[in-house]
Amino acid sequence: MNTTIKDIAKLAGVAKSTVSRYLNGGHVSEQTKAKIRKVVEETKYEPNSFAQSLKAKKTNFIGVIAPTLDSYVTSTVLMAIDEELRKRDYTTLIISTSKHVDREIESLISLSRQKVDGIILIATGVTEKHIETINSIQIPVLIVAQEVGHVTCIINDDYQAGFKMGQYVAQKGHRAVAYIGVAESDIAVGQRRKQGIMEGLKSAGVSDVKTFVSQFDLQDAARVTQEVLEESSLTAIICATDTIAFGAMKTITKLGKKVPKDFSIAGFGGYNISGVIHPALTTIRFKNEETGVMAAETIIKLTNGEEVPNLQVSGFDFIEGESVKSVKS
Amino acid sequence: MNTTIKDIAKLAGVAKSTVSRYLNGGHVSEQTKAKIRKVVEETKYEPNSFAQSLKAKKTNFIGVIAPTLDSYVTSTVLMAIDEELRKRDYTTLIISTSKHVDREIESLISLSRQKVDGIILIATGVTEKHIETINSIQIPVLIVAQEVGHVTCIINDDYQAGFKMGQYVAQKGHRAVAYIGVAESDIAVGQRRKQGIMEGLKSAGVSDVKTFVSQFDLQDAARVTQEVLEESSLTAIICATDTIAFGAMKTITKLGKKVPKDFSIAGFGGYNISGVIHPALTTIRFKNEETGVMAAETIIKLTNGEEVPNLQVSGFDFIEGESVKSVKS
DNA sequence: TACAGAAATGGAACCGGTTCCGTTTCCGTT
DNA sequence: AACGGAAACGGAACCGGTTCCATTTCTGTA
Repeated sequence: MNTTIKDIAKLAGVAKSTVSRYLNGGHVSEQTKAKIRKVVEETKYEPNSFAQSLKAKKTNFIGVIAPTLDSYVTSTVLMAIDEELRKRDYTTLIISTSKHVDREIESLISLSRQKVDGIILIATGVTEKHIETINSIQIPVLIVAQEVGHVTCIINDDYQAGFKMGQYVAQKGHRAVAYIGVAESDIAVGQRRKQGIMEGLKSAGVSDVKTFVSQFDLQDAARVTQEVLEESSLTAIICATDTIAFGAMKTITKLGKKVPKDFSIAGFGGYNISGVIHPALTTIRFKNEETGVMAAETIIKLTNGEEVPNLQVSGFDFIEGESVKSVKS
Repeated sequence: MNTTIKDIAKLAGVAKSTVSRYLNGGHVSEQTKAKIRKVVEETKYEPNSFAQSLKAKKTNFIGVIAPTLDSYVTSTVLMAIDEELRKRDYTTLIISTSKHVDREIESLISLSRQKVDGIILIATGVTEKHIETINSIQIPVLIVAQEVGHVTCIINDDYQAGFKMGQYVAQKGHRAVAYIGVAESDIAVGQRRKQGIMEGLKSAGVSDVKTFVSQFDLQDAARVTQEVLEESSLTAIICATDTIAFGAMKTITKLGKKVPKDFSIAGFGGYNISGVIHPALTTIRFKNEETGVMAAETIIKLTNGEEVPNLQVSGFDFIEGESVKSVKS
């Protein structure tokens, strides 16, 4: 049987209210403190946090809903969130939905039953149903990685990142450029990033860009790349993610061509592994740690009813690898 | 304000005990059911699970302590655990320790205060202090990935996997083989796997193997590989993990040598990325999903006081890539 | 030395559920 | 019509804490 505050009180010969005060730093005489301390140590008493939050109306839990755990971006953000929340005495409750969108809704509801103080939703897409559920549970929700009206959001600066990359590739002298992107249902990557790239290229004089659409996985990217390579005279391929870039490199290598000699390749992500691949991939590393910290800070503010900006933008670094070469123009 | 069972009772004109019975499938007349149902729907009532578990003495939470979230192995196991636990109506509480061993101890205690029903510890090393803490909290604990006496454990079949790989490399005709391992404080990888490899090699006639020790990260592996290559006449390097293998490949490539032409390389892990690298890495893929499911099943049995074997072993697949070539003997 | 205000403490109510117990109502059986 | 058992339901206690309130005991100051 677990020891309770009542047991401690009895053993120390005081009222349980006194024990509670002792534990929470209220007014207790040194003498009494000593008695209680002794009993607490002997019994290895640990307060029941459920009972505590029942009265406190505050659980110090923050729920985080993630589409998956096995992606570099998600896990980095998750680690940063967890780290920051821990510092502030919150417990992170991570729920993975295995990319089932339905489960995001379910999780929102189940977390609300757990009475978490706030929820961070790392999103890949946000539907009407999401918004509806978010409004129906009366708990603050923060959306990460996608932008939605009337909900607090943190996003990557996909437009600027795209612009930077587009400009870079164009300035390297490439004129025949292809883009392998993802479905437009993904506002952040499918739309904003693409738009940035296009305008970045344009700003440096490249306006005719062939675009293709791939899934997020390597296999599909490798497949799509075959189509891409049918375009003649191409010198550079910009890929929406590093994984897609790896897929492209795989296909190119398989065809006996070389990066960057025959084709220049660029990606977005900055995974650790990018440095292993030879040649090192030129890419954009989003500041995932910054995003995580920001998310933790923001959700805490929200639970305290403080004002926070409706949209916050997290930065990025440009990583110059060896996968994009200069061409004479 | 949140609606409580008391509000529902008042609105429906019944006692709260009746509402509770309605919610839990007790005897309630159809007429009353209808009344309550109506109120519950209108108010979007969600029971407070803290209050429930306070009385029930069961939270249906399982805590999982992981050293990090951003490793392929950990996240795969985690996903599988989560998936399986959800199926059985448990909520997974994931805690990442960012590789701070102290925090594993802290987390064990903090989880015990949350009154989780059981704890799964994905371990990289288990100290006396761990054992002590595990014994002091009165909650079942399952250790994954390391073997410890008197505690229920699930491990990979590191010995057999190593044996298989050692045998394979030797049978490919390699006689001058080096091994890049990890510290022996890691029983599973540092000792068992190594032992398997050595005996596998020996079984096929190779008994003189130079061994080296690296950290788990790529950079250190790349550094260690430089030393390794100072050995003359080497034809194959077996690496304790895929990451180490990537580091080795990086160094080899940097020196203008080729895999597998100049050196054959093998790893352990079977990360998704292994297929991208050219040449594809010959490796062992441990059945992480199987491990996760097993872990979930086992911890549930433990919380129910059922008997479980003290040690369970999870299997692996041998993945033949292109990174180990045949040499004429 | 008297007295006000703070400190110390116990008792009881409360948080939001579940469950036990006892009473009333309903139904079927003889 | 009388009776017994099950169904239906309300009231109260309980889970393990926190907190309010009232009472007693110290303090320090006039």
